[in-house]
Amino acid sequence: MTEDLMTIREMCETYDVTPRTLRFYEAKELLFPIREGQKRLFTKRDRARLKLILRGKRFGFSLEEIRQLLDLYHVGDQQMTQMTRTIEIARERLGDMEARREELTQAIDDLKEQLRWGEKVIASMKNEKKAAE
Amino acid sequence: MTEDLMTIREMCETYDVTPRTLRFYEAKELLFPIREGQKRLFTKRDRARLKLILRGKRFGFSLEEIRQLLDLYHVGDQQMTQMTRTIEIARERLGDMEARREELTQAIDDLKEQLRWGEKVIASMKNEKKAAE
DNA sequence: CACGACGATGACGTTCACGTAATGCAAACG
DNA sequence: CGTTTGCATTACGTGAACGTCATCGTCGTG
Repeated sequence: MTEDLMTIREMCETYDVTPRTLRFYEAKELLFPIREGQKRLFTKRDRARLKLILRGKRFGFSLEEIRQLLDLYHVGDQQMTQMTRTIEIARERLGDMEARREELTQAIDDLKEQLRWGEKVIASMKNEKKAAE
Repeated sequence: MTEDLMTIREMCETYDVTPRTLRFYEAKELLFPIREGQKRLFTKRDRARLKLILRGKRFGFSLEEIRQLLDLYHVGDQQMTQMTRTIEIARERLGDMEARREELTQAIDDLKEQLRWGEKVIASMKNEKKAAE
């Protein structure tokens, strides 16, 4: 079962990444698996972080940017000395992401329009063909 | 004025990129500036494409993926031999992008919730301080 | 006409995000 | 008990996306 701890292999199969990737993320301080002897054991927290990492990557964030975002998501783990500052940063990020979504919506609408145009062309091609018969 | 043709320098200032980048995009067949002697002159079409390139990059698309998307946006420039196939690809892309937006919306909501939690903590900290006075 | 600004063309360098051996240890298995 | 299996570390390699440097051609201007 998932006793809250997963080996590197289990992680790889679950999230479709290579061992190299997980070790690399640890080296970059994005993940913090515990050690049983030499072996890495990944916790629930590591899995949550990995999901966010993979999501971040799909939106073109660099690993360094993702690391900073992860810190925002896990402030609860630490003292909240600079909580206020953290919240400021989070607000900025939120603004960025909402702007991004706007842009994405625009791109989607553009592509949709392009598609409609393309379908119109196809339709007219069919008509021509029919007329030629 | 903008006589529909811009030099490499004007392009750089307008879109905040380096000459190297524009030449690189040309080498990768993302842009097709015309030549006056040796010098490149960028057309309206190049500018439209560049905008899409920069937008694509902000969403983590590779230049190769962007090149394929650009072809979708500019099918009109060419013969439409494989128009039907092109439309299929466009539909897939559209699906991807809509899924992406869904995911982004989820990420935004997560961050918002995190923010509300943070603000609550801040508030309770203020209360504690007041109670201690 | 010398000269500096602008642009072109190589060619090599760099950063990021891993891939890919080569080698070693340690538990598990036949 | 030897061997396979799983994971570890170390180190060098790689593709993408440019940066940087050297060198060269060509205008326009004082």
